[in-house]
This record gives sequence, structure tokens and C-alpha cells, in this order.
Amino acid sequence: MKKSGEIINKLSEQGYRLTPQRMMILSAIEDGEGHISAEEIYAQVAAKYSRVNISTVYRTLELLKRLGLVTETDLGDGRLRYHPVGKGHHHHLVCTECGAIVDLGESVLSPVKDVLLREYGFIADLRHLAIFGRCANCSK
Amino acid sequence: MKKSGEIINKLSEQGYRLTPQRMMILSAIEDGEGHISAEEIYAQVAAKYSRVNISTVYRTLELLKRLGLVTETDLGDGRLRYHPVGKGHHHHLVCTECGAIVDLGESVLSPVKDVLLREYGFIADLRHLAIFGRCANCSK
DNA sequence: ATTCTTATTGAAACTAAGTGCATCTATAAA
DNA sequence: TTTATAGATGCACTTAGTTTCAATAAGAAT
Repeated sequence: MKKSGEIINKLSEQGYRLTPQRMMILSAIEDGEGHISAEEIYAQVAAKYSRVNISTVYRTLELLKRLGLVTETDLGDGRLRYHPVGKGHHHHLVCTECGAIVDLGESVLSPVKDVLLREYGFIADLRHLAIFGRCANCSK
Repeated sequence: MKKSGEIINKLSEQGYRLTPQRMMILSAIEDGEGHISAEEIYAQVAAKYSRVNISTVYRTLELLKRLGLVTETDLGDGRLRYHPVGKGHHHHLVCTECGAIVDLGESVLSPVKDVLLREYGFIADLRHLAIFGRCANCSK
């Protein structure tokens, strides 16, 4: 039960205002296991402070994304999921047949990241990717 | 100016009906340079046959996607883009700063595809990916 | 403590995409 | 050629996310 300090500090360092809405959105993101959706964040915040608007949640997520503090990932269930960057990087294999999700270390994509940087000077954001396809069972 | 036969043949082989709506949607996808959006397909079809509904476009795209006949890619402009698989595979580097899009051969991701198959038995669909990040200019 | 400035918020409208259901029609069977 | 039927469509509605704009309030300056 920590105080979501990491992201808050970075926001205030960079001159962004620390509104109560933002504080509550941040703790919703930093508590829990990550992979939270905008609606879930909204539900958590609204439970304590019913005046929040969901567009504030979306706007805060957009900001955190732009500052590189959270990653946004489409896991194929129709809503985007958010993960605090401070909690570590990983990827997912998502089976489009049965819906199974397998976690994947960060290292699988590092060679790609390196090639893109070397050959194109492109700094690829490959911190939390969902790779779709068919799992071992479904393609047997 | 070919007759969008490839996809039509595959649909009818597999027992799907060849409705006039589908035929018009298919030629919209197969003519042109690919990377067409659902709205653009709808506009093209509606110009000839104003009774089509856009949900038919979405449903047809869903079908073609499921059958592996088109790829769906988010190039970051708020609408998904579709590309006929028969026209070849490639990827895109999308700069989240300036919006520049650089094309990329298929080969960059083949090693990843191989590793996922070998180590997880996972058949990854990596035929038309958009990789977001910062281009050489924007990260100078 | 009060005032000021501008970032942030809430409300509502809007967009892209997906869904449920009654109707219609492409295709196969008679 | 006509009929039957399951697949496909149109329409209305829902959902996730974005945008506009007037009102509010965080944080700086006084």
C-alpha cells in the first residue's frame, strides 16, 4: 500500500498540477497488479469521489503515456490496459483463438529494438507489447 | 485494374456468399494502394450503391481478418487500416512526435516470429505491424 | 491572506467500431 | 423455375475513446 509517490513526483517536477482527481487516478494505477483499464480506474476513483468525469481519466492517461510513465496495451478484449512503467517491462502472447494470454520477458524484442536504432535511428517503444497469434494448443 | 478475384475465390471456396455488398467492399480493398480505412471503403461503396450500411463494411472486414485475407493495422491516426494479404507483407515505423511513417521490410521481425514458434509453439501474426517510437529527427 | 493566470476539469457532443434483432436474399435442393 | 433456409444485411443502439468549451481551481505572485 504505497503512496503512488513515483509518478506524482515526476509530474510535479515537470510543472503539472497535482489535482485530487489526478492523485486518485494515480493510486488506482500504481496499486494493484497493473493492466488496469480506463473504466476500472474510473470506477475506483468514482467510488471515493463521485464527481469525477471519465474524460479526466482518459486525459490523465494520455498525459502519463506522453511522459512515458505508463504503457498502453491492447490485449484484445476491446479496452486498452495501462501499466506503470516503474513496475517493469514485459510482453504478452495473445491467442486470437482461445483468448489465452502468456507472459513474455522483455528480452525477446531487444534485438529488434537494437536493429531499428542502428539502421533507422528510430527509438522504438517496445516496452509492453501484445503479440497476437495462435497458441500451441489452438494450432496443434 | 484487376477484378479482385483472389479474395472472392477464397470466400466462395469456403462457402461464403458473394453478395453485391461484399463484391464492392472487396474491390475497394484490392484496388488502390492498401492501408484503406473502413470509412473510406464505405464512402467508395456508398458512392455506387447508397443503400449499404457501414456495419456491413465492419462485418466484412472482420470476416476477411478472421480468414487471414486482410491485415488490420493501427497506424496511430484513430482509425484502423486494412491491407490485402496478397499484396505483400511489411511493417511501419510510426513517429509519435511528428507522425512520420517509414516503411519496413518483413524480415526485421522474422527472427522474433521464429523464436516464439520454437520456444512457445506460438504462431505469431506479425505480417503488418506498426511500431511506435521517435524517429531520428525527433530524437536528435 | 488575496489576487491572478492558466492548466485542468465537467458536461455534452461527437467519432470509430461493435452488437442484437428482424428482415431479406444468395445459394442449394426440389 | 420455384421453394426453403441459413447466412448476410440494414437499422437502431451500445461502447470506448476523443474533443470542444465554459467554468473551476492549483500554484505562483503580491
